[in-house]
Amino acid sequence: MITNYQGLDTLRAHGLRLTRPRQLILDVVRATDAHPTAAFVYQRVRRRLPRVSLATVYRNLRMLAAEGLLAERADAGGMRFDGNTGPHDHFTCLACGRIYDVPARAERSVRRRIAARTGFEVLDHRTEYYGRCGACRRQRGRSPVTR
Amino acid sequence: MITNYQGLDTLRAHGLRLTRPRQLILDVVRATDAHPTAAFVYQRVRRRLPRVSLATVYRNLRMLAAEGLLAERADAGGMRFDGNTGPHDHFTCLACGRIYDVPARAERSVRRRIAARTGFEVLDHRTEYYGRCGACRRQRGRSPVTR
DNA sequence: ATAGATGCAAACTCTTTGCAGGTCG
DNA sequence: CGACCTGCAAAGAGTTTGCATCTAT
Repeated sequence: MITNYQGLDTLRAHGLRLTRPRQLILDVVRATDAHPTAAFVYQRVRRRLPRVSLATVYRNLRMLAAEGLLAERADAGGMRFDGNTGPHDHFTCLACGRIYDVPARAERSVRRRIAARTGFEVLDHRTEYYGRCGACRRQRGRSPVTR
Repeated sequence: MITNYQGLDTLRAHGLRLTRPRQLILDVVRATDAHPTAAFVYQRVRRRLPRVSLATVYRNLRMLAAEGLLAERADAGGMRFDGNTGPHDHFTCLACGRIYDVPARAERSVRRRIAARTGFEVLDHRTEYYGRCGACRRQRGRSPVTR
C-alpha cells in the first residue's frame, strides 16, 4: 500500500483515489521524456495490467493534467503528455519528430516587453525550437521514429 | 481574370492552379488574424460558393501550407491555419481562447544558447505567451469566443 | 457503505481518401 | 487531350461517453 507518492495529497484533497491503473499511467508518463501519446501510454500500461482499457488511459491522462500532475500539449496527430510539470522549453527535431526538453529561459524581460506592446497580462511563456537533433545530424535521412 | 496574386507564381511553378475554391480559401485565411480552423474556413467560403465541400477545404489548406502560402498550427481541438507566414509569435488568451499575433523576437543569441547546450542544430524558434488579453482584463468572466 | 473508477462498446469529432465527373491551359 | 480539381460519400484516426460492475477508503 502506497503512503507517499508525488501528487498523492493533491488527488486526495479532491476526493480522488490512486488506483492501480492511475498509478501505472502516471508512472509511465513520468518515466519517459518522450512526451508520449495516449496510445503509447496505453501500450506500456498494458504490459503490467493487460485488461486496462484505452478509455481509462484517456480519462486518467485528462484528469491528471487537470490536477496539475501532468502537462498536456497539442501536436499534429494528437495530444501529448509530459510528466515534467516544471517550466521548460521544447526542441522538436524536424527530421525524426522527437521532442526534447530544454532548460527554460525564464526571462522576465521577455514577458514585460510583450505586455508593454499589447497591454495584455502575460502569465506564462514557452519557447519552441525547431531543428535537427544530435542523432539526426549524424545519420542523414533516417526514418521518423514511432511516436 | 487574376494576373497578380501573392503566391500565384509559387503555385504555377509547381503546376498548380488558382481555382475559385482555392482562391476563396486562401482569401479567408488571409483576411483574418483569428487563426481559423478548417470548419471556420469552410463556413466562410460557403457564403460565396455554397457547393464547396469540406474535403476541398481540407485538401487546399493542407496543400497551401505545403506550398508555404499558409502556416499550420496544432491546437487542442484541431489544426489551425495562419495567413501570416512571416516570423511572429503568439499570445493565447486563457480567458477567451483567442490567439493573437505578436511581433517576433528574432534574437540569434537565443538559438545559439540552446545549440551550445544541446549540440542540436536550431533552425527556428517561436515563443508562445499565455495570459489575459485586453478585452478579457476588462470584462471579467466573459464566455469563451467561438473558435 | 458509497462515491469514485473501471472495462467495454458505441458514439463523436476531426481529417483523409477513392472515385467519377468537371475544368483549365 | 491531359493534368489538375472538385463534390460526394465512405473510411480512418483520435478521443469521449453511457452504463453496468467493481473497488478504495
